[in-house]
Amino acid sequence: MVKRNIVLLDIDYITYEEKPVMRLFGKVKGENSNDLIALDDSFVPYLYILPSGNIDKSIKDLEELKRNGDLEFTKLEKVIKKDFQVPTEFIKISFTHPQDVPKYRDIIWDLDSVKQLREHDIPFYRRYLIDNALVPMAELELEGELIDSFETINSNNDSLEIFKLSEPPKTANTDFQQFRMMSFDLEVRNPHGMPNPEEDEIIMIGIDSNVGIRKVISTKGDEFSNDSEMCFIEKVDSEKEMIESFIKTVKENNIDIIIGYNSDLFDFPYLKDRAKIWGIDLDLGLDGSNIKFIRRGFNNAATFKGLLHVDLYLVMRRYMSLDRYTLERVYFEFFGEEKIDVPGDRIYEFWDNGGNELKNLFKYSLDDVVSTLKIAQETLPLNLELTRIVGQPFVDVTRMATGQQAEWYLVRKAYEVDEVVPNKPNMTMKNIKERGSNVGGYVKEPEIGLHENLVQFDFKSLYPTLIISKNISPDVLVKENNSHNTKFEDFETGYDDIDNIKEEELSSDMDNDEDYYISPEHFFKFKKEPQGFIPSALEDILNERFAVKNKMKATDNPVLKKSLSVQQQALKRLANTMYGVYGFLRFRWYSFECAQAITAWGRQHIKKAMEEAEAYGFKVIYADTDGFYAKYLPEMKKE
DNA sequence: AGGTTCCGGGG
DNA sequence: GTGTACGGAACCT
Repeated sequence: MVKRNIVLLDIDYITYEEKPVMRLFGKVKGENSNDLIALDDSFVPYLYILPSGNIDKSIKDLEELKRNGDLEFTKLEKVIKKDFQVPTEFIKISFTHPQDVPKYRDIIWDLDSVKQLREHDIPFYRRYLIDNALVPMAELELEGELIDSFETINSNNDSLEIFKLSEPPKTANTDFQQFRMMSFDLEVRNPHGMPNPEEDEIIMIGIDSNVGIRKVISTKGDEFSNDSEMCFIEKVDSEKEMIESFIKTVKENNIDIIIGYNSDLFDFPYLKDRAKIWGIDLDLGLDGSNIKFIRRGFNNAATFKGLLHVDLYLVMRRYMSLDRYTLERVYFEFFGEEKIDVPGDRIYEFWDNGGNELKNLFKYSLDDVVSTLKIAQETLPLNLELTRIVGQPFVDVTRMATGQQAEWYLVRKAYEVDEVVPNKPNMTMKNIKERGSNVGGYVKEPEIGLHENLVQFDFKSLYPTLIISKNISPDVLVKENNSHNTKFEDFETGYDDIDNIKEEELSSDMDNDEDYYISPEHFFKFKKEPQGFIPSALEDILNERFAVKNKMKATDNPVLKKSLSVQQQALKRLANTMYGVYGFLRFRWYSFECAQAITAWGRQHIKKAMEEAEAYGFKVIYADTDGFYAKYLPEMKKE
């Protein structure tokens, strides 16, 4: 029996002898930061079936399908799980292979005795992380034994350990970890418009890192060999050697995270195409595997097994709100300095002309990677914290929309409280039209002019607070099923209410019913007891944030303080995103009623606060959603 | 007005 | 890979 503590970098599964084997990619904690791939063949795919009537009838039907050879499964179990907090009997059906789930999904769903399938679209590796309470980028404890080799792992990396788990891994701690990071960037000689990998060679590969490597690999640069300012140039003889040197640099320095800017769409596809011309493999995977492009929505993510590739461009689009997200613009936003800029269509001229222009091109290439790394060091800590909170792989989290981060956090939470997660809603264009759009926060257009003596007022996390205090959650929403009231009519009447609403009605205390909180404008009813799933998850987040902030105050260690500060920011972001899960289509906890109730209560609160301020002699100049600016005019004060 | 297409970043 | 997705601006009809 061998034990290892590793930091879990990434996870996937492969098929071995027709069965799935999870692969945990990590680096061993301790002096020797060996890489390690842990294998676990004990985890089994499953989903839940909600019977439409008698559960035994459903089981009979499933067994019948199996006898006919139309369905294969390994196990049927009756289980009690909560569905919107109501204990409900489900059938848990287990399969041999994750692929059996999409394969047999439809045939099961088509059975008359089956009402719904649940948790049938949770990727296998995510299921594994959730069910074992594992957190990526944190420390795990492994028990098992070392083995010499395993199918699909063809690495010539001597320091790689292959580890076969004898029991499920455990989370050792979720403390801050250090990672070896490297940024890179290509420059291409493209005299005819955008670079074309069939013709246009790579002329420079810039590299910066937090492990002491900072250089530009290029086929030119001899002319600066006596220029001490230019000692970052690594001169090679061909593009082939340039690419080989890049690969060697990544491998030899044991890089955990490789960072580019728009590298999903430009640098890695280009590098792959050029490498192919020279017969070079981009085999940077921990298991010796090649780069792989994975379709993720409208992007093609460049990925390696166990080497984490972050495309900072995608991260920045979520990290801050800007009109443009060029590297120059983002860098300026952070550091207030302009970057060296060489227009893309003139790079070849600088290259061809040599001399001072070539020198500037080298500097530009280095500046690009230095800037990329600097921005990464500013932003990745937050994403690492989000990874540990959300509990899904780092590369996934850096590419996820914030709403998805919230959703996966909730999926994990649901597992912890024994809830079966809702399916993704299947909204058609027709539904959306019928539904109409939600009214947002209250906005009072600013009064034009220069104002003095302004006071600012805002609600601290208005929406999260409302979700908790009014228990806004689909599982405690009372749906009135009047037979004469179709869903469509409900929406219609809802809208009439908004248009004809009177101020008095708005401020009246409609939500003081004994058992329910009743939303203004639409009068949606939310039970006061029990606490809804989303409010409870949100409260956990806010409590956690409070605890982190207290730890922050208590420590004098600046490194710990910084890391805790990032942690509480991540929690704040997640809390603020939670409102979004109600309003966005395709999300599992989508609830238009909840989204409407939140903004309606929000409008009520801000208006009430404004009224009160005005009674004290403040004149509101501008208001938006959760706060306003007001000017003190004592003559306005009501006696 | 209401629908549909295009685009982001990169050289 | 227990896949197939974004959101706003610009441009149609």
